[in-house]
Amino acid sequence: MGRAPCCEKMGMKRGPWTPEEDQILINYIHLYGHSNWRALPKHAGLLRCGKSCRLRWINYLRPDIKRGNFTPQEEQTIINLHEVLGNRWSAIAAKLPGRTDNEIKNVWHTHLKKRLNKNQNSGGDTKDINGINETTREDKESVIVDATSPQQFSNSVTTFDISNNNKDEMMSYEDISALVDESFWSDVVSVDNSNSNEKKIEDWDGLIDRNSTIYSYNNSKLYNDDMEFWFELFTTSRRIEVFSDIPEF
DNA sequence: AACATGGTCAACCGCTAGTTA
DNA sequence: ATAACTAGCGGTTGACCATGT
Repeated sequence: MGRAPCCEKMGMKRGPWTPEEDQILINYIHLYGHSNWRALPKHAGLLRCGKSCRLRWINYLRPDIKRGNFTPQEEQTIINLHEVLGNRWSAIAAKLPGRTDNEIKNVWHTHLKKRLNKNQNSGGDTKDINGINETTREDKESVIVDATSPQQFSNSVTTFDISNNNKDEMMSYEDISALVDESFWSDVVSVDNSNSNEKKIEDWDGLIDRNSTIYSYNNSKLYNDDMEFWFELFTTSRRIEVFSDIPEF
């Protein structure tokens, strides 16, 4: 495998993005999508490397980004998922709609890890970081499930009922991804240069077709990676006891 | 008021995996 | 089969800000 060539340093701007650059990137992606990040800055007229554009879009400009502090539930979800998935931030982020892997990583390193260490040092092994009694794995699991439902993604079937035996009414990992893939962003959004970024982003909420039938479950799909395995486990298992087999890390 | 320290978070770096020719 | 290339991921950095001394 060839080594990916580094971004051309010559003439490439680095550091914080300006509002003007943001607007250019947003407008371009609205119009043309982002099928080729490397070529994007050139076509859009940005003096940034494709990597930088991609990062800026994913971590900051994407319309479904949820700004603001993490809720206690979200924090607990991160902790629970981290216990299972480790430092797989993108996988954890996939379970927290509106949150980015970068953001979750930051929160983990700046808040949660410290709080956990503190709790452990103080012998608080029966409580979670929010001080909520954590008596069973079933309780813990319900927190993971609930965290996918609030705010933007409450518009579909994202409330995962682990007791629900009807897989046709549940979302697969791919289904969730489908909600936020590039075709979604590029297809449904029209450009309006007259408005501020924030306004436009707000307006995008709810554009997902709530009656969409894309949420069908594919029983025959294979487990492509661990993430899907765990997701499968979370969403289909009616027997919470299965988690008792998960080793503590 | 000035400086030191620590926390936060956006952005960058280097790597791997996947895709294409 | 393999080299070239891109996208995406996780680790790390550094600028900025708040707070403490």
